[in-house]
Amino acid sequence: MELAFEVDKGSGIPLYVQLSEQIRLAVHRGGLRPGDPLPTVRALAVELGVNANTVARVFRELQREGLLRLERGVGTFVAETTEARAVGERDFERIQREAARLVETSRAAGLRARELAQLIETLWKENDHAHR
Amino acid sequence: MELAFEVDKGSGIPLYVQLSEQIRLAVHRGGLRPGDPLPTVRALAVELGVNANTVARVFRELQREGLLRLERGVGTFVAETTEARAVGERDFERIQREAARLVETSRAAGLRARELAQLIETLWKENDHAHR
Amino acid sequence: MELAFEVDKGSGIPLYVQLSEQIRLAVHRGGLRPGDPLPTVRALAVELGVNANTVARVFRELQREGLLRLERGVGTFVAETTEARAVGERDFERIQREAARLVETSRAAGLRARELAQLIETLWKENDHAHR
Amino acid sequence: MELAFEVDKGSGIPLYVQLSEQIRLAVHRGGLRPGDPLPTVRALAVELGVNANTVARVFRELQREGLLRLERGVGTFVAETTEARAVGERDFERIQREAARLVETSRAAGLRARELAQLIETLWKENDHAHR
DNA sequence: GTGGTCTAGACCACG
DNA sequence: GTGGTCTAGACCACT
Repeated sequence: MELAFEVDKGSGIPLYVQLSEQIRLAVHRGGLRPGDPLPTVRALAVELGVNANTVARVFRELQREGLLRLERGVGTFVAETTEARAVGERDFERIQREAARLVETSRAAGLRARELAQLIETLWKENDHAHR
Repeated sequence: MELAFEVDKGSGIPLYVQLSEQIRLAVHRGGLRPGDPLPTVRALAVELGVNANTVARVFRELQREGLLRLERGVGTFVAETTEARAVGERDFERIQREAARLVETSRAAGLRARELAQLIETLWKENDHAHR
Repeated sequence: MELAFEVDKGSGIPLYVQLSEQIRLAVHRGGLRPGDPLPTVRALAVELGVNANTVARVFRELQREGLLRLERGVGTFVAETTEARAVGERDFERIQREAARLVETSRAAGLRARELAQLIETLWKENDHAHR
Repeated sequence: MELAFEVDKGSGIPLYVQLSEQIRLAVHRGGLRPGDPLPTVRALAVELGVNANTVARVFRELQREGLLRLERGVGTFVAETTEARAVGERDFERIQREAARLVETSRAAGLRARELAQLIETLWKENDHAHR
């Protein structure tokens, strides 16, 4: 798996939310490991077709969260802290396999991406309520 | 399962996007069937703790999508068109079962809801690119 | 020419505005002459697929304008006053011929009804400004 | 001819309907060409004496129709799609000439703008019914 | 009492 | 400085 961030202007969801969640996921997923470098702000901005300020904002925010480490004049890296890599690899691989199957099934049934994501969130909440 | 829409004011995702996706899902999921009435604009606004304009905006947009039918002085209903109920029930039930299992697994592994939703969207895109 | 009022829910223009303008025009056009009876409120409401209150409101308003005469227990009629029939017949027929031709031309060119009406209003205003 | 949008607060027709039809017409008329910038939301709101939300609503709707392109942080432009500029220039000029003449005739005869517009719509419908 | 339009104004996302 | 979201609240159209 390679790192290809992608952003959907027009989904109504703020660009910086989309990007920051994708980076966060990439770290937990293992595509980005502690110490790994991220693309430069400018490069990523160009790749996404987005203003550099927006990317910079995301980096700054993820630094405050402890997920990234910004080094002036050097670059941006995944932090070597507990924030990074919170989910066990074995668990994550299983989740990913299940999720991939679910995506296939849903596509075949004619569902759209955002609807499946919404279903996940809704079920999560229902599950939540049940557990209390 | 009953119909309980819910909105998260701190997620960064616009309220109207959250609500509109939940309604869209409820229709495709079968919780709302063609002809069914929705809560009134004002009632739903109160239930969600949101301004009536925001709810009205969602209803208006979903009407233009053909999913809802708004009758002034009467109320709001799920449209009796092809837009409503696009996904087969049997398919949907299977998807829902798989999704529920995935939610359980993910919770156990310490993932958060938005991360799982993001994983779904990311896998969807990768799947997308693979199919081209 | 016969009298067939028609109303477009969903055009965004209030029903009572649509209906009242159509009646006003029918009078000036000669389809409705002083003394002529109008349909009953209920009949017209059914014909238009509209609530009777809405039709009644229009009748009341046009009475205040002096265009209609309402007789309790009898019916509604075009008034025999100066309001009714303000435009000369000969002029009106010419206008109508020109307008009919314009409609044909516009349809052929792919314009839509509301756009042509809007063009009329816009040109009217420009003409207005020029005459001052 | 320059672009001067104008809105009538006492006509009973919703402001956003008036404005949106004027923009639609301006595009089809050629006064606004694909790629052309529109005034900013706030500027147009001031010019029309209307709230900025109302203008923004119109822009948003015309974007979803494919007529405009809204760029956050940049501005609003006529889209470069098939929606924009649907009517041939030659046809349109002829229509415009005929319409201008009709306006002159009608003014002279004592008709009012909205009545002529209503006549157009009525004839359109009759023509419509005849063609079926 | 339903949905709809409009306003004034605060605050946000983006370039 | 651009467009966007949201609010509180007034008033309107329609059943």
